[in-house]
Amino acid sequence: MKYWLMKTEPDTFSIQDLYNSKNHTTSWEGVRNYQARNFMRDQMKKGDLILIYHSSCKTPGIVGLASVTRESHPDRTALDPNSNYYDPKATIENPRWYLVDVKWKETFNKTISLKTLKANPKLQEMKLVQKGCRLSVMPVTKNEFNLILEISKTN
DNA sequence: GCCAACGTTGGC
DNA sequence: GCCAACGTTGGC
Repeated sequence: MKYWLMKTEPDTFSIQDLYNSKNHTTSWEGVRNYQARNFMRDQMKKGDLILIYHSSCKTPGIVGLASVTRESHPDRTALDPNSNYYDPKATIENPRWYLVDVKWKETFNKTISLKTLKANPKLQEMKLVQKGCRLSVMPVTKNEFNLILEISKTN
């Protein structure tokens, strides 16, 4: 099993929105970055655990947990001219963009802020805290994942 | 709203 | 294939 972190802007789609989704589940639409897409398309497997991260908001940080419930399939919003995520280069034959389905698992009592993560000596290697990291889907090591779970319980 | 750090595009 | 210009992300 692998561990991941996925970013979302709470103004657009928050962990509460995920909770409110049918079966607490959504297709993770709108990722338009090749590296992030490749993680979803090639590496994310059913049962993998995901840290949900809120970005571009008052307190950026990790807000909860989710899991992969369906592996890679085409992101159909790329085919929809009315969608914000429309990509004229995507076709049914060659969808270009792929996503996974994500199911809510837990919302932490308190956000584990980016500030907290950056201040933790054990998390200095985390991709998330690296300067200039703009990836919206990224792998997390087992150690990092477990440590963050611990922090969430003592928060 | 600013701006650094990327990623992508497209002319050559 | 290079690289300048442009667009986007996301913390602050």
